[in-house]
Amino acid sequence: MIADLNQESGRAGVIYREIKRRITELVYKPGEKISESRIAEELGCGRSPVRTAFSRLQNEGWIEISPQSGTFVRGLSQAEIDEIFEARLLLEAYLAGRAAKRMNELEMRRFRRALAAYGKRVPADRMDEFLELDLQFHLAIYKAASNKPLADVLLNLTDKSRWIRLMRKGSTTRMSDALGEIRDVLDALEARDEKAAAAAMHTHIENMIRQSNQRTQSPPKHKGANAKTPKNGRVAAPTK
Amino acid sequence: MIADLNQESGRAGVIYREIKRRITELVYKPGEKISESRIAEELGCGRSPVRTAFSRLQNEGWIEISPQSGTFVRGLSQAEIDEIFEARLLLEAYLAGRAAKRMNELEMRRFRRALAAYGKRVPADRMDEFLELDLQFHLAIYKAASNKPLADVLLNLTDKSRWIRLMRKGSTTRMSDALGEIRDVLDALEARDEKAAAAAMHTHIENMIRQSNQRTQSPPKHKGANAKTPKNGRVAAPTK
DNA sequence: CGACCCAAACTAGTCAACAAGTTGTCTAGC
DNA sequence: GCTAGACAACTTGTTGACTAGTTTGGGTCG
Repeated sequence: MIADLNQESGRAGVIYREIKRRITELVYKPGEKISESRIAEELGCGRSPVRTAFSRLQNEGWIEISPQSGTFVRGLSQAEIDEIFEARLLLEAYLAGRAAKRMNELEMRRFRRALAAYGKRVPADRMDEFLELDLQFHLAIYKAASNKPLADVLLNLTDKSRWIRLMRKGSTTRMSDALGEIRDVLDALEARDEKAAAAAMHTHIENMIRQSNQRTQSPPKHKGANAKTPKNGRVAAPTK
Repeated sequence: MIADLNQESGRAGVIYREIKRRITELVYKPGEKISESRIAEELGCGRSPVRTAFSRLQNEGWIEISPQSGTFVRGLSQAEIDEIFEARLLLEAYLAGRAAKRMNELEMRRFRRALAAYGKRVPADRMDEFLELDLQFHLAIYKAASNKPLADVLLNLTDKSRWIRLMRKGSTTRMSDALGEIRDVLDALEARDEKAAAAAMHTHIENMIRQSNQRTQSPPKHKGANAKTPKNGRVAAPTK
């Protein structure tokens, strides 16, 4: 029920996903003008389904519709990107904590097994595969935390994050660090340790943000599952 | 820019606000079937603007559209209500903390003055007026915190909260308590005390939830601006 | 009397044509 | 050469007709 929003059936749903795919994969670039009629013709349908899809894409902040003028792919200012990351930091950590009390054993074992398939590092040829696993892990946490309003906004924010990563052509060299961080989160989940799960996830997102902002000069932090309790505020203090 | 979503111009925007008003004021009751064509006829327009409005209302969780069958006003299960309140608890407290560092002096003075107009208690004949002030105060905090993704979801959640209050015909006897709590929040904002603001808002929302759940047998808690630092988790421990 | 079936009414989805507005270009005039 | 104005192309907004599917109520058969 949580992630069903994307599964909207019908022609309009298909078109929504296709346009969103083209935006997130930079087929349509930020600032580019896209037209209802052109896309309708391209996809072989009338303007109505395209309009429906546009309306939803606008609600979700992917495009901007200027009446009688045109529809444009939105770009994100640095301030907006900061807001997205700040929101993820808060929500991911919170939901991870909630999930610690609720995720079922079977699912946790599934991720434990999937993570075991990687050694200490993520091979270069399996990075896309790992990114997909990472995404699935986050989605599983949203589902387990069972808070639809928060999960919905996070689904949008993860899509935006992926978009940002692609736009910045971010290097994927951080994968192996992320692998360890995810294992920390899973450790905490398995231990049913709410605070540790939130703290580990906070660290994971924080490092993701740091890499996205390309401040690679400062090495990523790493905390074990026994890390300090998370501050409610911004940035967890370094462990030592 | 933040609250502009409701100001969408054009016929579709007007219709959106009208239908939403009818839902939140219980003209259309949960479970009731509403039809595009009937509303279009009623409001003297074609089905398209109504469709646009419906689409958005569905995205925001007010209605449910069943293809080729009908459109129904959504009801909220107790689980969904709990999720909404949980989300508000997290987000309101967080944004209040952020606002403590950012809200401008002028706005704070404006609310200080407006609150001073009330004494120790809210007169029975000014309850609606006070509810509006309370709403404006929350909106000002969202704006000051300047995080659009979080503010957007909170705007929806406050609407839902008001809806819930109306559906439960909740008594408004708590107004005077709320008055004190809001003053605590404002105190913390003026002191630029992030943690105190978050804690005071947390208490405010928590008491609002308690009243909405009609567990009126346990007296509402009250903490001053010097309250303990907020836990990241669920419910702040009683002061003593 | 009850269960089943079928048809009529109603629903949202789609489409093509039209309306209203904006934008960019091209030309006439200075 | 440059500016002002009109025009043409293109945009989304709106409309009503049509489609495909569901629901519902009445009628018939067992």
